[in-house]
Amino acid sequence: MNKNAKVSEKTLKKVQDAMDQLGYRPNAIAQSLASNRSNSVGILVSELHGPFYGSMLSGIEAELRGSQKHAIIAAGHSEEETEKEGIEFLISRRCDALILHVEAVSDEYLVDLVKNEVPIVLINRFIPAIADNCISLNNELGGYLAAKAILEQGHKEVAYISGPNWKMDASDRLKGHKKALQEFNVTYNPKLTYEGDYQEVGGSDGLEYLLNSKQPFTAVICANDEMASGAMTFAREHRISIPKELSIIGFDNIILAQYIYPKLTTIDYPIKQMGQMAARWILKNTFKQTDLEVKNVFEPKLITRDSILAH
Amino acid sequence: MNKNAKVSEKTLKKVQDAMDQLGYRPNAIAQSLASNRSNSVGILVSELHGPFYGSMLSGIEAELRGSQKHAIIAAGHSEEETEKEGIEFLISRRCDALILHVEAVSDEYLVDLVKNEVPIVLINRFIPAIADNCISLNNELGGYLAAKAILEQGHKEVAYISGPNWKMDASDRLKGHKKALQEFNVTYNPKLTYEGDYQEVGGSDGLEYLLNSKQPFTAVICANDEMASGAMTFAREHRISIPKELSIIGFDNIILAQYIYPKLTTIDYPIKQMGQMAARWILKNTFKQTDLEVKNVFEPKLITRDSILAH
DNA sequence: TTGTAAGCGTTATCAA
DNA sequence: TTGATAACGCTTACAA
Repeated sequence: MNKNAKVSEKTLKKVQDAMDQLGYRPNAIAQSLASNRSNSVGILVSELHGPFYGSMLSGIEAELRGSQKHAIIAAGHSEEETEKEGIEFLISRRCDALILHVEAVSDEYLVDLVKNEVPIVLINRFIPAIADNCISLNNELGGYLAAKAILEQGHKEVAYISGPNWKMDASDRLKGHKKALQEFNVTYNPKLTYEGDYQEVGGSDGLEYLLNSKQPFTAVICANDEMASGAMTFAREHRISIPKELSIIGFDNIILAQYIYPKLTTIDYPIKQMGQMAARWILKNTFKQTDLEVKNVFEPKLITRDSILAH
Repeated sequence: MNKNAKVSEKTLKKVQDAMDQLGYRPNAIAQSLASNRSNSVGILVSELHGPFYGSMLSGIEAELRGSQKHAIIAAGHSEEETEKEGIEFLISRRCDALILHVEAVSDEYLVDLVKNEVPIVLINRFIPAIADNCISLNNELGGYLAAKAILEQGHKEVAYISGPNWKMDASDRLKGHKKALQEFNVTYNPKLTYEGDYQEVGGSDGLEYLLNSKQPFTAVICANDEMASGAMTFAREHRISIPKELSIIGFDNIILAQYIYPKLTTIDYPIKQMGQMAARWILKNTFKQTDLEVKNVFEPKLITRDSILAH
């Protein structure tokens, strides 16, 4: 039945006929117990809602189901304890492998985890010691591209609304940002930088802070789309016309970016493909589908829309 | 260990000490095989991405995990075949129960399904024959509330952009809409109705169609937020000021509604709570947590923001 | 209150 | 190529 052993055509048919007649359905649980494979992969994300994780789950589920594996989900809410509990929960469920999108847990914890029995893939996080287990975006390049897009339009005074500095992706994006400034001979002005929270409120608070700083600027680069949206709202409420008086660029290219007005120019984060790739990593490494190609780091790219104007 | 049998304190302690010392972890799969319970519930949604399903999953996961059950996910993509396959898949995975958000599959199919072995809850769908298995929103009331909000502001000529007529929720919303018109002595004008697709494009196409119809109107009611957003974009591109020249109201209260400008007045769809309730239904009926209260139909309510003005 | 043993429905091994 | 049988790690019923 499982087409592994060598069976004659005749017996095969006999077996299949019998299956049909009896309405036989293999018991996946008994199979799991006997084979020591649950055929499930556990997925831990920060939040189940939100534009980002949905796309990721979507990519993972499609890839997994194509191979008859199932996805078990859990939320970590960006809190260390909850994330650890979630991981524990999934392991106790006997998942054959885990896909983790965790933020609060430490690098060391993850490095230890990888040494364990169950295979692990990390999404949106790069830890050199376990580089092969990481599927990540080149955030530095993304930060660079965003700044370049602004600088190429002639802006010389550009503000930056960053993500939380402790988050790796936020600091990488800022690093790329600075690199681009240097390349264009624009000196980086710390007074024109605000540390946001990756939420809408960080964007509005950020723009307010920047405006109050009395430093002139003609463009603001936001480390993600939600903050860009917040900044846009704040600008509108204060009668600053975008992009005429102020250019704005975001990061992530979440669906929202096309809905707001003006349509937001941003950096594309191919999260769905990365989810798919994480699933593929597992298919290859855990389920031995050796023919699959796996790519560990993805490149962001510029999506040009309407929120930037030449200066 | 499972604290069901009567065991003396002493033995209990002895057992737990032994567990700690040996680092014993029960094997969930063996438990499942022996007890004929997988402790999993399968969840089928149309799409994993999108603002709607994420909230729903979020509600379900939280409720389930509190009881040590896990959620297995699958996507149905609003296509009959895929939905059926998804259900098959989840059943073959031996889920103890299923939560379904399906659109393409017929009522009869679902009624038959409910007669089967595995317990089923339907979200966002009401089928009288299996009313107890349905967790749904009073869409008619929602349609009524939306229209009422507009009519109370003095609008007499109101256009309507509907969802696909074959979808139950769309026709219910329209029914409520008509009821409100009647109550306010406004005659329903079929020429001011457009059948959209619940997507952004349906909203822009819809507004274009309505404008071309040469029938005057001062407000447009959209059967969901995405279409409202599309209509708003179209209006802006054609220099129609919202809400000054045209009032718009949406439905669903997805996160987007707060992000767009002007902030969208809409009808709240408590999808997260409904997801939670679906999970609770299962906890109660399948896992015998009899103390839980279950509510089958939810009431929508008006969320007032900035897209409506008195006429 | 404690101990014992027969399943649960497969996979995998080995002999025929 | 086929058939028989011992795991897999639990739950549960029953005996002690």
